Amino acid sequence: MATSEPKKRMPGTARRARIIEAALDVFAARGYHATAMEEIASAAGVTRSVLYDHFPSKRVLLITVLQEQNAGLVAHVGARITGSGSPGRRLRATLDAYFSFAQDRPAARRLLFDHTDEDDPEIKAVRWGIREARTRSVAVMLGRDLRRLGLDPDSEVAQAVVELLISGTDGLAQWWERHPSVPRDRLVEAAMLVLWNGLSTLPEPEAH
Amino acid sequence: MATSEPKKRMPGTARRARIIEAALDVFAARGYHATAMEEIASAAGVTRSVLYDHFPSKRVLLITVLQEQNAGLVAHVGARITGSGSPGRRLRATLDAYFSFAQDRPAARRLLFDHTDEDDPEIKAVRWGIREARTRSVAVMLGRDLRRLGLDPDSEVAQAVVELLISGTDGLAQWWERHPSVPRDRLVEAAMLVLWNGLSTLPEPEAH
DNA sequence: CCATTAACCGACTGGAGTGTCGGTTACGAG
DNA sequence: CTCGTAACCGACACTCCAGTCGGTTAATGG
Repeated sequence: MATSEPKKRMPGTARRARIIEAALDVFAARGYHATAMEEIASAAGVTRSVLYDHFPSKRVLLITVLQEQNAGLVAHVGARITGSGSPGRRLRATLDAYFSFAQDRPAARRLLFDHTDEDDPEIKAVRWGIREARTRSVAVMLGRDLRRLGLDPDSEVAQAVVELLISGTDGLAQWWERHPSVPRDRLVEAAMLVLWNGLSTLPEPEAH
Repeated sequence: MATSEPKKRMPGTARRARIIEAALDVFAARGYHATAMEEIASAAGVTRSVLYDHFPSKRVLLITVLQEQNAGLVAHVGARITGSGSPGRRLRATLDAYFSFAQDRPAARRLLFDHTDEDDPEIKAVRWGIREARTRSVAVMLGRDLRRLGLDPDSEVAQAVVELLISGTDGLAQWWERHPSVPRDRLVEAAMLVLWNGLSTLPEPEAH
């Protein structure tokens, strides 16, 4: 509201961007079926018909948002990962990057990760592709570590392990939404504690 | 279809049970908003109106199913957990119990863990309560281990760790749905590998 | 065999939401 | 200044679906 609302006409591309941003928020908040085009329209400062001047259908609008936000995630995480460093450091950096994304763009995180209700086959396919790519790239990143555990990074079990990592990390991010006071470092710490060290904390004398 | 379909009248309680089972399947498959009462009705071998003879609304039907299935989960897992045993054994037993539930009642797992699309406040409250209770009971179960890691089981960070555990485990179960050929033992193994030992696999010579 | 109960159904109402279409007007190019 | 493009809107057509109601008939206890 406080941000400039000249209430005037806007060039097509700018309006389109606004619509996408509004759609992101509403879809993330209500889910696909519960979202009415009207809500998106009014959040974008415009009438329903205008949405159809830019996107042919609700479905395509969602898919567009999905792909755009996923690109954003990839860029965000990719930008702050150095390919080098010790395995532990790399994992820590990745976790931090993901939590930082979750912090900056909570709606995008929700839309991309929280399981939603779309039964539409086309949407499902897009979601599946995104998820698949994500799992694959994490598996590549952890290739060395997986091998060290005796797992072929292409094997099914390795894939399962990666899926556990991702789901667990995002579960933590979800929890963070409900407890925003916790600083990011602590989250990273907690995640490393489980994923890197494990719960056993074996026979080690405490490193303190 | 093959199962007895005498097409005749049925005592109320039996019909009610059938409806709940049908509702479970359809809700789990399509999500809340995308589910039409008609689908549930026909899956239960009955007309829409009959649903309203048993439940006052779609919302209440979902809530009933949710609570019933959660009770089932608690019973299932609780039944095969021995309170005693080494911490590692207990964790392994719990994981195995959960995966066994996921195997026996995949629809129930999906309904309880996946969807987030219901905007209805009453449903959200019920879901939240279930989740809360689940987290709490897992935290209690892991109390000793958490303390060993230097975490107060009531602290926020401990809660976060538990949330990571649960989400990760369920993520693995989700993955399993798409790769059903993998035997359950292997899943448990993979989960233990990450959650118990951690990815570092430290300087240990392999314990074999 | 009869009567009462309760399981079952068909049809209707009202509301909500997607996608369409023709018209209106701001705005920038010439 | 004018004129055409493109951003914008209101209204409509159509579909789908939750919830209601009054009637029908199978089952059962007497």
